[in-house]
Amino acid sequence: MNTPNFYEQVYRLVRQIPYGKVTSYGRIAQMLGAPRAARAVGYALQALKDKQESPSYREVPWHRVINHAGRISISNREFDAEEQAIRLRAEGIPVDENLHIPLEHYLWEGLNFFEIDQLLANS
DNA sequence: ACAGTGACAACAT
DNA sequence: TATGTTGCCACTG
Repeated sequence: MNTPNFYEQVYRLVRQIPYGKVTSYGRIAQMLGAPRAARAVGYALQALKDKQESPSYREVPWHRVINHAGRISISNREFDAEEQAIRLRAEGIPVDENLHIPLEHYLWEGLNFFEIDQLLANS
């Protein structure tokens, strides 16, 4: 699916992840109708760093997005990975020394099709 | 217009 | 299991 505002859609959806829950890049992509755009989702979140001046972007809980294996996926950027771990722990989510989160307890169920449509309706 | 880039994911050794 | 490889896709200069 080739949507014009893919990043914005990612941000909208990520904002729906409840406090204390996490989901994966792939699941975000799938919910947006682009099941193979997981990398693009990660890219979208990285792009948030350049938009921190804007409050609406600062509200995006990017730290609640991890990879499909249940791990923080910023391994080569130690500083950012640590910040993500700190933010997750602050929400009561356990992150072990290998940056792993037990998905069976903290995975967000996600939105259904109707909810997605509604969320993306008013652009 | 197009080749390069990543905070992914699935598959293959 | 643990790495390595390959496909992917939106965005960028």
